[in-house]
Amino acid sequence: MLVSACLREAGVWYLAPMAKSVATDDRPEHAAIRRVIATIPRGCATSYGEIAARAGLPRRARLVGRVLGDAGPAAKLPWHRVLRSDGRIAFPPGSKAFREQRARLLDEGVVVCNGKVDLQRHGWQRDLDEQLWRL
DNA sequence: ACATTGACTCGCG
DNA sequence: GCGCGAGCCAATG
Repeated sequence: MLVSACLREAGVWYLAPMAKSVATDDRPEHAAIRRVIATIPRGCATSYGEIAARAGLPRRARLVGRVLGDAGPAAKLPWHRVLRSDGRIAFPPGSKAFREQRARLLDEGVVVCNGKVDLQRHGWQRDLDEQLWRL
């Protein structure tokens, strides 16, 4: 009698492959990053690095991109509000994703020139005080 | 097990 | 502005 058959008989299916995916996937850092992204206001934009920092993960900008990619459309995150630190769209110019992001930004009233957003203007202000003290 | 590859960023020349 | 290297690190081949 096969071991797998015995296990199945006992109502136990596939234990081994599972453990790792749970440990590897979706760690607390990922959730923290998604939470921060979800709070970016409409009409604003910010950088991967800024999100990482706000999520308590300085210098982890790449992880933000990864999490965003893993999340997919079902997550309903405002991924289009996330840009490189210099304001440029991170996708290759002209690509499907690039055009989609540009369109979504424009739709929110964010000015995009040559695939680039002026973060001085549309950046995510930390709070009203900083906004008032600027200049 | 090792090398490459990114939805990245920053400092230096 | 631009290239380079370093830091970043999980996924992929």
